[in-house]
Amino acid sequence: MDPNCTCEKCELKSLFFQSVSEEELFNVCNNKKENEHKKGDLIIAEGSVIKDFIYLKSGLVKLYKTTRDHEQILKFAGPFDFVSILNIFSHNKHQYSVMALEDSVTCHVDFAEVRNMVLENGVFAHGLLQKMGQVSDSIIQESLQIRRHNLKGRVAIVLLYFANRVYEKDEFELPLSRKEIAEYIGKTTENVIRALSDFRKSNIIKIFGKVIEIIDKERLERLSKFG
Amino acid sequence: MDPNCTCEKCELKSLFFQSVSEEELFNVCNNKKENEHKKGDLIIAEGSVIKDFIYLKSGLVKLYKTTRDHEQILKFAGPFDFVSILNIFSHNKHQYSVMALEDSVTCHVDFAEVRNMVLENGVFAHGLLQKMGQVSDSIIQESLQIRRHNLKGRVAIVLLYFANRVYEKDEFELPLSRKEIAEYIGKTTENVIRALSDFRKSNIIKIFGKVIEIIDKERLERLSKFG
DNA sequence: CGCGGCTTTGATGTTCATCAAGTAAAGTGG
DNA sequence: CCACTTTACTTGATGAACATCAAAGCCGCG
Repeated sequence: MDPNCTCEKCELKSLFFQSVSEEELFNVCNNKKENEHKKGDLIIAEGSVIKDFIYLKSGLVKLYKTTRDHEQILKFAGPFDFVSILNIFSHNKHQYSVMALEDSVTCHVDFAEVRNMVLENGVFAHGLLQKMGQVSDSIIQESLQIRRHNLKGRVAIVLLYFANRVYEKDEFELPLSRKEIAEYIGKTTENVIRALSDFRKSNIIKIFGKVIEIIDKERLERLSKFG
Repeated sequence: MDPNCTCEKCELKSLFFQSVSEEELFNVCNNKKENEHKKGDLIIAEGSVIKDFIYLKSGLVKLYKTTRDHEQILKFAGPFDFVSILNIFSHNKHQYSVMALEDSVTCHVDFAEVRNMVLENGVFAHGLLQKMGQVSDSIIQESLQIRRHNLKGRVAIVLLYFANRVYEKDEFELPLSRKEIAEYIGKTTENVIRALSDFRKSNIIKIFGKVIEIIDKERLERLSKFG
């Protein structure tokens, strides 16, 4: 094993574990590319040709789709997420764009190599099927959840998502603009701001620009369930 | 090959084609079960344990999720659709219910057998990855499309979907109640009815109970794009 | 034949989008 | 580094879209 290869330590390996031989891993490792992206960088452009299997090593990104006049955000993805997994076997072009919300590092493995591994390694293929099911299910379930709620409920869901799932703290800096929250929950920017102001006036949260502090989490959770 | 086995002629075979050996197909064929379902029958209950890989041979079904007070329809599926594919590798329980909207026939293959084929047959696994990507993408894209439109636009999309994609005729019997349309597009039953009445008054469609005749398809298409 | 669910229409109120206008923050070029 | 421009944020006012409530007719089914 090449001592310069860091794939041994990569989280990606957990997906490959028990399935990819040393030889295969070595091959992947020597042909992979790691890219660094600054906050705001476009990582994948919708409509571009799929060449690589792309994995997010660190950071935070948004998956979104651009239509005539505005953008719709599908999902936020963090480490361990296979950003391109949904389309890679069924389309030759990316169906969604991916942009870095925080400085991020992606790992790119040539798609042909991944396909070969699928064809030759059933355990690996099975792992991909599992992962793909998880990703698609999370998008679908979140979308249905959002749809069931009104403005305040939707904003509450977003705040709790970042507090609980991303930062695991009740005070955090929102990696999103108000506009991006709106694009995720399907409401207007103004009304997202109004909901946040409302939460502030009701002493549910404190707002310092992009920094949010959740004061009354119980109430926010009630809103996220019944609002 | 068992002469009683009809799998040779099954559309499922196209997925397996070039990949499943005669022996494997014979095995699948002898262990498969075919079920007939009347319109309105529950085929899969959300939360039930996944035992089979389920394929819709004929008919029409809805995939939906039940929440405290109402249902949300995810997708309508017809022949060639793998109704359980999204969850089968990532969950042990069904995440969505499936109900027959028309008399339908499903084919059930034991999941353990499908998994074995994935593990041992890379081409088969690759085919599943492709299919799964298509299914998840269709749900996501449709959901985003619906979200971009107002009431009338959404109803127009549904009518055109059944006219163009399901029945391939401009006069057809809606397999859905008004309530189900509402559950799919995320509006109330009353407003779905109002949109339909509006289309009728504007001479875009004719309504005979469940039977819809599209008179002015161009206008309906404009609504489905810009409404 | 009567009950319950589906359909339809109308009236009313709520939620939210849009428009407008101003402030704050962040990027840009001299 | 500062003036300048642009983009993000915020609040208010208004109207449109839509949910809710109510009532009545229709249909299928036990």
